[in-house]
Amino acid sequence: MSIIFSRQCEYALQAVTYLALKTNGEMTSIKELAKKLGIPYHFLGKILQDLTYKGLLVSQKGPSGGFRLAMPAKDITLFHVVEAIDGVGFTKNCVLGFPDCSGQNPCAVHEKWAGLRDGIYSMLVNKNIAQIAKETRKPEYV
Amino acid sequence: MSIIFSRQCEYALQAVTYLALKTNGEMTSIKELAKKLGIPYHFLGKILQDLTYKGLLVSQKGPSGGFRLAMPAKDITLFHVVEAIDGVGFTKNCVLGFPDCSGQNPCAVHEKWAGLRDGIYSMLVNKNIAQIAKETRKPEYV
DNA sequence: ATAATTTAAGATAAGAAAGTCTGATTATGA
DNA sequence: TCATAATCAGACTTTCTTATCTTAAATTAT
Repeated sequence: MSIIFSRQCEYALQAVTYLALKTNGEMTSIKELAKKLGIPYHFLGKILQDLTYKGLLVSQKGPSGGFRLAMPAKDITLFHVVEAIDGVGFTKNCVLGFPDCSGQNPCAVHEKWAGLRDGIYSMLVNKNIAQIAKETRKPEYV
Repeated sequence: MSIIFSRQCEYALQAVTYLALKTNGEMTSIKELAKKLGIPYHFLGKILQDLTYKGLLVSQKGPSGGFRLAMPAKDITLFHVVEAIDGVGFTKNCVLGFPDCSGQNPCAVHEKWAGLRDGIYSMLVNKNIAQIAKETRKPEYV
């Protein structure tokens, strides 16, 4: 199975997008996120914990606690989230897996892939979560 | 970890490329492939078996047996190999994992990703194994 | 025929990713 | 203060991928 981002990463993107739809400093619980997004509760908890550790979210314990974005949604790009969860390996390795593919010794699609890779990179960097939230508003989210 | 193709798929691409460097109908053993390419012997065996089942390779048992391409290298594209091993899920699913992302209800990068996805697709379709073998000839292969 | 060599096939193990469960910790509000 | 509600933390289970091992089947060459 070919994949681009791990499932954790997809969940993270969905959760961060959901949080961006919440105005002011309102906290959102794992329970609400898990329910509305259809993501396993405890698994999501781990991911949010991770995003908090990485500085993208802020958490608060206790009643009426939960998570919120650590900064304005427009300052968080897709790339920030992907980088936090999956890392940036896709920008480095040969897409065909040839072990000694490099600039000196390029595989047959080296240049072609470099262009596509840069396209993916700029897609991630140039799209912030505020845009994602605005343009991806889904019925269940309201 | 973000990845594009599975390790099996990468191994398959490397093996098929190696086989394309063999002229005429010569058979190549798993042993040689595994050794030259640095791929675990038995694991590679399974993959070659799979590629044979899918019709990309032909196998022969017994002494001086092994595998060879089932057709001219120029008739096998990267896409054929990827399709055989990993399937073509990457052409269908939302790159951000939004469950109900579609043409009617697109996510914020839906169009952007469609372009990049098509770029990856045409990269795979427009590059055949003969080209890969020619342009990716590596020292150890000779 | 027989021994040697090779793929075929299935069981099993090791590792990573995904998902679950339980209890501890922290904060709120009655 | 105290019950409650929430995250935090760790162990555990399950599932998938990767890798290994062993035996069977087929083919070749002697």
